[in-house]
Amino acid sequence: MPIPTPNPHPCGQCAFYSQSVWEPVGKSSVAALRHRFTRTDLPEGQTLWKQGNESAGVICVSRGLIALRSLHSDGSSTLLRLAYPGEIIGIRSFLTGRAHQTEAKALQPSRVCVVSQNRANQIVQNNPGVLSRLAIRCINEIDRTHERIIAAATMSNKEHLAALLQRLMDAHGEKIGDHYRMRLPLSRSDLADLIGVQPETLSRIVGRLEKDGRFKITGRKVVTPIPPCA
Amino acid sequence: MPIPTPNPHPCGQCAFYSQSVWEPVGKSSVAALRHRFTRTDLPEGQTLWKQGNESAGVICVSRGLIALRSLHSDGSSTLLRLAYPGEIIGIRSFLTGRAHQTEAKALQPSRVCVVSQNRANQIVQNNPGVLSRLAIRCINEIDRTHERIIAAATMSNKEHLAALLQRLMDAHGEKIGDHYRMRLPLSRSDLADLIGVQPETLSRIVGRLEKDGRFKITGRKVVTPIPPCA
DNA sequence: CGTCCATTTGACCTAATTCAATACAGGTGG
DNA sequence: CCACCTGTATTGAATTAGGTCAAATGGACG
Repeated sequence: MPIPTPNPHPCGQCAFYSQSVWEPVGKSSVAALRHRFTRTDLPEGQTLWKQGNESAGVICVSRGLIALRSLHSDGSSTLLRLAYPGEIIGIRSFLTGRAHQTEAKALQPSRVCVVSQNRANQIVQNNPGVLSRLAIRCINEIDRTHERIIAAATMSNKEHLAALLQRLMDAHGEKIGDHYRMRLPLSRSDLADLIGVQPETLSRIVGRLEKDGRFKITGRKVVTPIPPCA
Repeated sequence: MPIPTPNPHPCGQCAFYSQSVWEPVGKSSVAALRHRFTRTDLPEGQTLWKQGNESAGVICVSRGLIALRSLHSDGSSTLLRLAYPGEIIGIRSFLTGRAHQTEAKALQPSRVCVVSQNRANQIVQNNPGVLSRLAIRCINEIDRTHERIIAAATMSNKEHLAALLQRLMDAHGEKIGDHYRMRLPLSRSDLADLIGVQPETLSRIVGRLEKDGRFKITGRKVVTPIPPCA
């Protein structure tokens, strides 16, 4: 029988292990990593941190979907990012030591893996490979926001919404016969935020997409009659 | 008389030295840093790199103003960032090894300091402090783009343009008696890009701001009659 | 079967887009 | 120094899209 590894890597069983920011952690630090590595399950709607909170460390989404929102002084808010499994959140506060500039909330039942602030700092200092992966994650976020700015500048809101729904369908949909179906993980206001219009306007754009036969949307049930690249 | 330092830090005389990404480079690597460190002066309008080019290394703006634009397949383009002295550009291509996703062009006579790709990679590997500063620069870019997305969502285009002009005035303006004056470093289309409208619309918004007496704009000459926080 | 909240609809108004025409600024060469 | 030329910027008019506020609908849930 195989001898059990005494200090298995805490991310070893994760589907995203090979891309994990902690993958480069050497044998000598794995024990330290395990020591303050916690998995937490979040019910839908649970807030992971609030705007203004101190960093809890490096947080990796393992399951589900996390929304990152910026709250404004007038009470409104803007959805800035959807974080999917394998992605890191809270990285800005971790690296700068600033308070969180967004709030994080689970849009679906989710699981996150947290490495606490102090411990993560130690490990990053002893494992340069980790920092270099964290930098790549930052660049991914820059890429995402640049794409969003470009999309806002070049696409009509209708195209923009269609593209967004298609992306969501790719991530959350399942094929049923000759069409795709999903439960929308977002409210109408969140959808409106993502394309940069008011909720009422979003409602009308949805109507236009339905009239074109590209999507059928009732409540949170969304159906696309034809596979995208048919 | 003082003994001349044999290997002075190439950024030692720079006004931004203490914040330089190369500041943490230890004595042993300073020689390597000097070896492929070049300063280049760019006339206004000169292109530093084109979209699709390979990374030339880590580039720091020393003087002037660099515009980073994304070119789209339909021939249009979007101004994504203005890079001021002390800022790093081309960091995404450097860290990922990808081709540039933007083009960089000098909007004013400028000077940049370049550390070539291979050399920079070596130095980063031997000086973890450098990577950590590069990561902070990435976070700065994330902050800037987030602010832009939030500004687009929360401000009217008129407020948005007023805020932009004010920022430009802070950076480029000089006080003349009871008003500020600057030569606008951007074309009308670039201004339009930055607030996300068509050039014709920008023209009309400028008209509205002038009617309110907040700015006086003729060609590239801009004047604000009253200091901002009077 | 109500109640409450999210969403949709309607009506009205304001702002932005589009396309075409005109005006202007900055540079060139006589 | 001025007239001209060229690309940039402004203006106009017509159209469309989006914002706003109020009212109605609909769904989820107790």
